Amino acid sequence: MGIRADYVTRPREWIASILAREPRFLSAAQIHQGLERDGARVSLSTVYRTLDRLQAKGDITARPDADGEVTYMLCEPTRHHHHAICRSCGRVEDVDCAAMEQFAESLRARNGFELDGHAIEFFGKCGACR
Amino acid sequence: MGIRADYVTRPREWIASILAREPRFLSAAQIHQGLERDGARVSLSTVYRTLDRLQAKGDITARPDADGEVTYMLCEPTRHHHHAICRSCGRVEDVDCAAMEQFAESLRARNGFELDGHAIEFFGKCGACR
DNA sequence: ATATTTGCAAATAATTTGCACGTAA
DNA sequence: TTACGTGCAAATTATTTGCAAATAT
Repeated sequence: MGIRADYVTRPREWIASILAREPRFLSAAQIHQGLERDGARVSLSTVYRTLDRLQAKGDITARPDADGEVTYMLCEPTRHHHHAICRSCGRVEDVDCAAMEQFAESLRARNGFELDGHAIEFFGKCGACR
Repeated sequence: MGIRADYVTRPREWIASILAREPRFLSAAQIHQGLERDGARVSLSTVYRTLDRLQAKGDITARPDADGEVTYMLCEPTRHHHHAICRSCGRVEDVDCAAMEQFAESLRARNGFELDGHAIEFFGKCGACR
């Protein structure tokens, strides 16, 4: 069967607090370094296990960065939205998907975000697979 | 300095021919397996080195898959476009970005591609970094 | 009391590198 | 003939796992 219980432990609280205050995708190693800076001693394995669990619960979003290293961020997948990612600091801002055709406009207006690129992927079934 | 020359070798021809006939993202390991199936004996290191070189030349596009394993596909970054990726076979079809607001419509009409999801990321400078 | 979590050290898996030998130009 | 490429084995890096000790309930 699946998960049976969920104890509240210091490592988990510490990791959650790092994720809560960083609006950007962080690798397991970066989170581990953040913990050390805070004086919170947690093993890297525990960081990985905690991130896996948070992801399984749907509390965080994981995505491999350009080099393939997996990174994590607190992000509700509940409301469908997209991300605006700053090329210099990595800060992630949420963008709702209502007005797709004015995305550049609204991005600048709402978030002061100056757009200089984007990546889009559509998923589904191709003609051959339907 | 950068690259000084570019010899035409059998390993490079074989790897290029696999990429040329597969309209999907393939990992280094998958390309290596494809080579073995063709009876072409090339070391995995050479596969990696060749892919790095092709990427540096801008001939192929690399992207980490969901597990962080890096995958590669022949893809001109010259004309700006996006990708439609089949969830069952992985086939990639190009999608131009003219009519963003009708993407679902046009996708089905043009490519017989039944859309069931997408991922979008915007890049630029956030308010703090400008 | 006991199920769950943790740390540590060892195991994996993907990717990179050093170097002696092979090959294209 | 010489700069460039390749294979192989070893190194590196990210991540996972086994297990005994610690902790939350």
